[in-house]
Amino acid sequence: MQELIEDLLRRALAALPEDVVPRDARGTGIEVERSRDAAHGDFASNLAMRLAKAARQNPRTLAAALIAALPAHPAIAKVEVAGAGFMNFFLRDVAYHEQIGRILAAPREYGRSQIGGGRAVLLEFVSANPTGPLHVGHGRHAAYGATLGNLLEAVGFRVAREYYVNDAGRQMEILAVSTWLRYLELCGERFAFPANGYRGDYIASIAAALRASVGEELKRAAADVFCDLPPDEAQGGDKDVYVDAVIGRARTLIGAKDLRRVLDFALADILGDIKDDLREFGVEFDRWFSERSLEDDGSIERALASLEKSAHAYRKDGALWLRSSEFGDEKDRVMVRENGVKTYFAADIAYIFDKLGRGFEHLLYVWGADHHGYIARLRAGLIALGGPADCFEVRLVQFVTLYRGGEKAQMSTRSGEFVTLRDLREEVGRDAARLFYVMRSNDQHLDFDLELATARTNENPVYYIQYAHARVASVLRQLRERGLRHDEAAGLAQLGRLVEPQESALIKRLSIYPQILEQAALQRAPHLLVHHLRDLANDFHTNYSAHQILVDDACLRDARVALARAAQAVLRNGLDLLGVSAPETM
RNA sequence: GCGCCCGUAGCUCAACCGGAUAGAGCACCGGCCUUCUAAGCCGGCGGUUGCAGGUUCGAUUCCUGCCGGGCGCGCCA
Repeated sequence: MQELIEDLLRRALAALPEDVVPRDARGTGIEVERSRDAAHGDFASNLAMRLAKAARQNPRTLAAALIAALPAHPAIAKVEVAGAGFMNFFLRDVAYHEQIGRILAAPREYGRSQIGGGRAVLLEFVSANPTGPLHVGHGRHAAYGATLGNLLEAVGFRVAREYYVNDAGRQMEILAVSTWLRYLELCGERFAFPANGYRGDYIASIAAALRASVGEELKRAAADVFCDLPPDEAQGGDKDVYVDAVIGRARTLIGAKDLRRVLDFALADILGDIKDDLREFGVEFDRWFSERSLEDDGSIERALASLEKSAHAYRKDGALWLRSSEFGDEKDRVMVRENGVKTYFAADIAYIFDKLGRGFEHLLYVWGADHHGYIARLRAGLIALGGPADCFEVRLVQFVTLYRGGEKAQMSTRSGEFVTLRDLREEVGRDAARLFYVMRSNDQHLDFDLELATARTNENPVYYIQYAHARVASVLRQLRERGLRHDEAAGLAQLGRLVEPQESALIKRLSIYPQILEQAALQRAPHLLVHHLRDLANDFHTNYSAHQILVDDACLRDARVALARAAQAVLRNGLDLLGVSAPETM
């Protein structure tokens, strides 16, 4: 529709004589947008105002001239000059009616498009360290990433969803030693737990499972573990130095191989939990990409070699650096430390190398807002590897603050007292959690009110939207119970009978759904879909309250049922994209 | 100190990447159930878009400077 009007305007402009609009003033692009206010028609263009200056004409006169030159079209009822020089287009209802037919013919396809052109996008999200269960912040990443993936697919991108598993590095060693120490406690040993160890209850559970699996094979005396170690934090020492010393001691006592066994045991447990958690949340990944695999299969070495070859990497002070400052980063970054240990950054670069090597044209990351300082350096890494800078995109997700009524719930991964995603799901349910997480713009802090999420009122958008869907289902049940049949073809043919203002508002709302999907996908803004579904539900409820659907007049009834079914179909279509269920009864 | 995000009704948030009279929900006030689900509908109240400049026919949106809040600035992960 928008394209049609743009085309008509283009032809009108071309038809204007040279003395009205000089040729060199016609460069302005043609913009047509939906009118916000029904009084301003269906679509509006600011073309006259944009041309006014160069053409040295009053915008309103210019608009009138353009309208006079506009070719007639059956879908357009009238065009008016308004305000400072807007041209407002009023459409005939028939222009919308065909949309209803389209919705009913293929409900699940409605709104889908091919603007993505099949471009291959690698969407990486959540990627939380497997050192403990997911918490409520990760839940927002999961909901946002999953919905974004659905939206991108809906508008024609090929999307691969990946979770980068940080299963290498020091954090993993701390996880291993934390598990081992809890295991020793279960074997009867007594000692002070390191300040920097993971203290959550889940560690003790894993330790118990470990003991059930290996018995006392890995037991060592606490006295042997803790003799001659530097002081921990509580003794005025450095907790990092201390925990590293404990790791070293563990390796000495049980051997690197068995420490790795403990690590893998804990990792498998936690990662399994994360996978279950996300699956139950309706969030699926195509691939769980292991960081460790990058080291094991030589990917990191290859990426580093490639960088050295192209002179984007250099050695200084015994370390290997990336010349990232040449690609927009504020300074160069270390990839291999003086002691020979590779940094996280080296692995991240190798991962990019791998992604590009697999043919992805666009790399989309969802990160926590606290990682924003990492964007410049990773983009620099990508450019150094030869990737086009504009294929790198990061969307930051701001923090979540939980409220229970007026109370704030705090979380911390180390204290073990955080609120997990699983806790949240159990309390408010999957539907409310999925929708609440994406209800706000991702770059807006989210206040998640647990009480609101379970409230069964208008205040709660989850129920409000679902209720509209269920109401249609209920009407359709009534229809059957009364022994009536719905003639869809007749209904579509009779859409002209839907002349009530509430009906036409609903019809128009349904017809802009494809544009909403496109916008939400391209702007990476799932919240636009939520707002639209809320507005759609509102239009439905309003119409439902104003006009009986199951009237005696069969023709009118068929038309109204067709409209109700179309509304239901679009609600379901949108809820599917959000990962929220569309119930038949409530 | 530098960088990123945010600041809109009493509260929580929108505003179609520069458009017209800045919109919803909650809260508050007043109406609507012998008719398809009242988890609903209708009406009312509520604004100097943090402040000051600038660009523009036109600014919540873009630029500059302040103020306030959040986050980040390691050969950490």
